[in-house]
Amino acid sequence: MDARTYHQNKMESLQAELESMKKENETLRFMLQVTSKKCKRLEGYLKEGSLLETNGTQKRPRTTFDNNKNNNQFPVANKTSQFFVKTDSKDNNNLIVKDGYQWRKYGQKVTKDNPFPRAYFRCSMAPGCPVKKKVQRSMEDNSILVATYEGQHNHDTCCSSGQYFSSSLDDDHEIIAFNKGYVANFPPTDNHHHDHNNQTRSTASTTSPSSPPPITLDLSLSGGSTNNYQELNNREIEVLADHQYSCNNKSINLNKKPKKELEEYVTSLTKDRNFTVALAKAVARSFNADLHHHP
DNA sequence: CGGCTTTGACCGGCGC
DNA sequence: GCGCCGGTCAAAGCCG
Repeated sequence: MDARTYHQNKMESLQAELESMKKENETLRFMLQVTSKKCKRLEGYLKEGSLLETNGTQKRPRTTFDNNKNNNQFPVANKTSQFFVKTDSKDNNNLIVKDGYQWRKYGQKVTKDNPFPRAYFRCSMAPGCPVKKKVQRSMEDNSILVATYEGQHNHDTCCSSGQYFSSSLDDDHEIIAFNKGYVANFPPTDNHHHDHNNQTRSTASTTSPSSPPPITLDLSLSGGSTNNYQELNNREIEVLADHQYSCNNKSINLNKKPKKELEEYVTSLTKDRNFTVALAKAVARSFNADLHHHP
């Protein structure tokens, strides 16, 4: 094989790789769009909740722990955040969640619907801090601690609890999900397959000491070229994001599917944690291979 | 000795 | 009104 053929082949393979990466980039960009849309919607719900609370005419909304009869309502106007923390601890009485704050335990109770005791904590980092925390082991999987935070800290910390979680958890603790501003189903049976949970898991896992270094992807909108996802209006994105599409039809031919089906397929892919993990690995491999070939 | 945990008692909301 | 239940209080004990 002469040098010219070799270089031509190499260029073709690189072009193919570039095309593949462009596609991956578009998929990731779409995921980002869907995520930010959901985030805005949640912020809207939170603002509504704040207005309701300041009116003073409403009763305090019941939380997940208040009564499970309400737990299918979404969203509920309160300032609760719920974290599901995986712990390897064998000690079922250990209800300590290391989240970077200092907590003072003021009570423990065994509740009706869960044989594991629930511990009540108050933030002791600043005097008069109104934040409370409840920690209880999940009934379905007792290796999971469910931590519910109520209120907002009245003192400065380096970051919000969710972010702090991701940077301060030790090897025994790993966030597998978190819900902010609304009441989620409890206990979570395999909740980490849901998209918003995946976001948190990935956040936590990228900062884990044992995980590979974070991959930086160019998610900026590429000028000039249009794509199907950019043409979607917000409502379409919402509909797509909310649509529970089966993840089992991954072998369809993308080129022959109508646009709508293609969009639904992409949405289903973006909801699939296995897909996103595999995608991230593939991108990382591409970068590594590229670096290896072109040091 | 101060700060924290433990734990039984108490309180208030809710349903019947 | 009564009982149930979740949330909180507070005294006692523990620990560094």
